[in-house]
Amino acid sequence: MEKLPRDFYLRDGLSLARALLGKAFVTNIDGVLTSGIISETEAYMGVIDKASHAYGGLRSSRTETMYLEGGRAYVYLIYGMYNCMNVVANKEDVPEAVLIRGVVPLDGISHMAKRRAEFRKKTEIAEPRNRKELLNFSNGPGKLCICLGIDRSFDKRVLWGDDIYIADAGIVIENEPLLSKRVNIDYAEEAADYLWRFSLSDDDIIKICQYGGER
DNA sequence: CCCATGATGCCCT
DNA sequence: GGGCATCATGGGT
Repeated sequence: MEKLPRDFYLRDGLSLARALLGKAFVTNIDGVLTSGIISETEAYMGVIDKASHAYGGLRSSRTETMYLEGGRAYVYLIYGMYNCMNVVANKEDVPEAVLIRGVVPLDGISHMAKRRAEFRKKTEIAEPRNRKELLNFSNGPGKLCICLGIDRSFDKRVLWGDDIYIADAGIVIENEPLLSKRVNIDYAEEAADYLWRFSLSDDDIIKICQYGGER
């Protein structure tokens, strides 16, 4: 799989949010390779976007990452226990980012299941046995970080590294992505209504599930 | 399927 | 001190 080059990320957050759909998100941590196909994203458009951490040009130790050049990981803690993985977009000092909201598991599902079981120390997590379970397995920003082993130690890292990268898996997206409102940003006033959430069509997702199963 | 709720730590949206 | 770019669970429908 071909890692996406640095130039890929040097575009605005809305374009990048669309472009990342269907790409493979890969981590290779301590010899454990896990990956998933990006199925859902949200754009956060920085200074002008009331939902963005960088709204109004806010700079803090946390948001500093968003001001880096495109192609970095922006990872932060949410609700006290989950990490959110964002891809920094655009050129330096333009603080836009794309939240990865869902991936379809590709490689290393057994390792993902182990990580999820470890995270919530009670129940064992069974590997998905059908398409519905596969789609529910790593389909949220917190869950996919658990599955891929992403925590805040990855903040600011470039996304063409050895242990974290995004790659072109050769998957062809056939349909336009679905557009919808972003999730859980009620505080964002008019920005809460912008259709800045992008999802692969059901047909494309079904194809990707089969792709994963063929390996 | 839907909705309500608790867990939990950091950042100030 | 308020409130989060969330998830799992347990109930009802």
